[in-house]
Amino acid sequence: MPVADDATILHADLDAFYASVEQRDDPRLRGRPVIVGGGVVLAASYEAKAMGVRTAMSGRQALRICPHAAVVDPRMSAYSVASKAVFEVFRDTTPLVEGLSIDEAFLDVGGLWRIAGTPADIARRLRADVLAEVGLPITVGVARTKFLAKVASAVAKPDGLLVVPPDGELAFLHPLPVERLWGVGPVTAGKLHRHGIRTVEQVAELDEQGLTAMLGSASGRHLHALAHNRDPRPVRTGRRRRSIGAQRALGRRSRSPGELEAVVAALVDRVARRLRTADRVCRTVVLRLRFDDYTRATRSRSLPLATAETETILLTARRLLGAAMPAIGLRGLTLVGVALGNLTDAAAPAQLELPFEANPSGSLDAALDDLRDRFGASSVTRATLLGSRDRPSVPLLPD
DNA sequence: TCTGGGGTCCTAGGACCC
DNA sequence: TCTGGGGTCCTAGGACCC
Repeated sequence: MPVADDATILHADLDAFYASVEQRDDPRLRGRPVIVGGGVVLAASYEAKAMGVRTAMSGRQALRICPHAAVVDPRMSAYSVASKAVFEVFRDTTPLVEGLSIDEAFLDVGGLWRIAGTPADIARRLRADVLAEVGLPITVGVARTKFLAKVASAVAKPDGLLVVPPDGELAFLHPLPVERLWGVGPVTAGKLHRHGIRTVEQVAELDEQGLTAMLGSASGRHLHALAHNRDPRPVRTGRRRRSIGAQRALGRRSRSPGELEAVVAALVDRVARRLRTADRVCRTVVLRLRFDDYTRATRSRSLPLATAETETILLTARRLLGAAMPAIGLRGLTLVGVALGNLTDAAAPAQLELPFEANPSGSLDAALDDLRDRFGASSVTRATLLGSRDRPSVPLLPD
């Protein structure tokens, strides 16, 4: 019988995703180093990675160390189609799927033991199904927690499967370098290194106060928990996107205000379309800027009412750009972006009736918060606890 | 390693309200 | 009139992830 401490979380991660799709669709690319993207490397096949090519490396640099690589333009729509097909295989395996990005997801297979075999069996079959149905290699890590499953898949790459048994977790975790911890990037790793800390085991030897003093409250607590193998986060289905954005690199050439406005207008058009396609509205418009010294700045404005209209968003973005022009000044602008935040569903119903179990622990407020999250706080103008034959209705929001 | 395009979450100060 | 504690929202920046 599966019990709560079984290793039942899968982290499934497609290998060199964009490059693998290109190799799948063009047999001439198979077995060869492949680089997707020209200016910078968006993805590299394992043959290219073996030569030292890395994601986000400049194209020129990549070709210098790997001169025989095939360079192909990205085909985003092909990757999107492939991703959807893979996620269908995921959902055929279990309904408990939490997508992390276009090419990776967590799957909770607890409870499938009777009908589908052990988690290791399920993982093996998942890999075979993805290869057979979509034609792509995928690596799966299996463990008791999300964090360990993700580390396991990273260790098992490429085209691998690794199960971390519950009684072997610390033996697996402690020797790893701190960079393997989720949330440790160059800055945090640098801080830890300056204190002589290089392995997860060394992090685990620190108390939480020491760690939070070093890294800040949230980061310190997070790392303390991970190093002690505490990760209670469940696999969550149905997570919604919280922002939508688009950006454009401008190169080194300086641009006139008119050119800048045209770029912003094109970006707004793109994000507003995506917003409407997703049936959502935004309340915050963010203008992102990057300068030639790679410093960044953002300017944002929150609107009184949520919208998906290109006109309204464009007007706001233009004002932000105008207000930012003095700050931009003589510094070369190398990137401009527009992001829409505070997203909510566009189709807020005029009236919504929810089943509700009344209890004294404040869950009325929780129900209201849930409504505000779904439709936006300003959309929830009236709430009533409906009565029954022997209990009157009670208005919850005055006015 | 000189840099794309898409995201998430956290921090911190100030305004404002009770 | 001064002072306190607690909360939310907005804005800007920063670290991190794929």
